[in-house]
Amino acid sequence: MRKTTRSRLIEAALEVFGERGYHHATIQQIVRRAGTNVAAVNYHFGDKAQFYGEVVAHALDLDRDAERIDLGDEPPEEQLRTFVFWFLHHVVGMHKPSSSLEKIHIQEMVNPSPILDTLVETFIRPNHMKLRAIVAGLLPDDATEQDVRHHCFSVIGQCLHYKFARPVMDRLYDDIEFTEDYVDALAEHVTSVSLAGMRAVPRQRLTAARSGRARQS
Amino acid sequence: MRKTTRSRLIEAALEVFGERGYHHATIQQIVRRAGTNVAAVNYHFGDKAQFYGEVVAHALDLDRDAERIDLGDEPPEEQLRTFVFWFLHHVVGMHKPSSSLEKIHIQEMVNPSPILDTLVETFIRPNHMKLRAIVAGLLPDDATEQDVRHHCFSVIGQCLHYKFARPVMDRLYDDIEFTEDYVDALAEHVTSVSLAGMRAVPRQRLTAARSGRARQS
DNA sequence: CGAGAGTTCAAACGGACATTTGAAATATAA
DNA sequence: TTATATTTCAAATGTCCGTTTGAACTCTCG
Repeated sequence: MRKTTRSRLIEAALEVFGERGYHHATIQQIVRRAGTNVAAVNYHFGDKAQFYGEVVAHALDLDRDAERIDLGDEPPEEQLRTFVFWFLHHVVGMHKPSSSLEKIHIQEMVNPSPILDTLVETFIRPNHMKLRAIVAGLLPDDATEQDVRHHCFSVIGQCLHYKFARPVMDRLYDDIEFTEDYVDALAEHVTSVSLAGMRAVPRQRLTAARSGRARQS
Repeated sequence: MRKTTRSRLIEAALEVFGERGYHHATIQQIVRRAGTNVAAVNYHFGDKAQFYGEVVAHALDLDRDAERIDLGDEPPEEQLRTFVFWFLHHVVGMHKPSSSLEKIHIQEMVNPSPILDTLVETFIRPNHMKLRAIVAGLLPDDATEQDVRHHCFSVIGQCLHYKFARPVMDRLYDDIEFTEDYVDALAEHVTSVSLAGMRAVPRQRLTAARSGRARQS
């Protein structure tokens, strides 16, 4: 049986919203790709916002069924490596068609829509907590909450940069190609920097974090 | 003497384009803030695209006259620290009104307009080269071109994350406040992770590094 | 079959926005 | 002052969207 208009709409919207983001995606583009017309969206989903909501919900469902990263009981260093490889490949890698949710995740970071709240709770926070556990295992026992957070953000920040800064990177260097091997190398680099950074955290904190460096005037 | 309509337009546009980005900024918003009407933009600048071009050019001019970071002849560790503090404060700090250009820089990374080319050449590449020099001084002499780039990207990526991911961070943790002191602490963290990461690069590379050199000689 | 619900479609509507227009206001020059 | 050029303004125009409408089409079931 031919797929329903509704499901074709959702699939097309997943792609288009992932590529252009909620605001820049037009209903025209979606229905063209789905082989139907604009009124179908209104009929099936009400309006654009509700449509987007259902599309994201569907993507979250797909993700729930998809393969989970298995960190196993490896030493935390290896767990971090696994996590970074997984994250980088899903974020900047184009080899996987399964990353529609990641694309929407990125789009939502860039210009948030009301859906970001549920996206954080359902998708981002669980992944963040997984990373937190790994990082906490790598830091000294007496590491502060701030330390844990900041090292998490360092890991994620390094990875996401290869997504966000690509327009700039392509202009800075004309020989960058994001082959699968290159993404592997990037992942190894990020892992190594992050591990070194965490090992550098002193075990004994005698003084509260010093700060207040002279600011450039 | 009263400021000219033209200069009031440029100043207002600098703010609005910085806040909303080229696409989301409307001429209405700009002229309202400048205290004039929509036709003035067309009269003085032709259309929105040319207008934006002149606004960015003006911002670049302002920046050229603004204070430069002076890295002096400190040891490279301190130079990196200075650079990171400067970058983080200008990117995520709200205390400086002078960061309109940084705001536009960020906006252009998110959704590039044709102006990004000149922005990279005039603003981003010089700063990147400054960072490159510092990083190169911190890495072993036989570090590869890839190493230098990736460590630069690690530094910048960690910093920019606190800009891009803020909508998410605010939802993950409700107690984050970007006070000046907190940005100081972040800068210290990023510096420490980056330094540790670079020190971890092995001096002896047995495998020859293949692939490209920087485009810029 | 054939009535009614469910579904699709082309066309129209209305709002937001960039852009244009033509006239009024203001400055400049003679 | 008068004449000419420059600058400002309110209103109109055209385009792109999201949304609505009403009619046609299809499917189900008595």
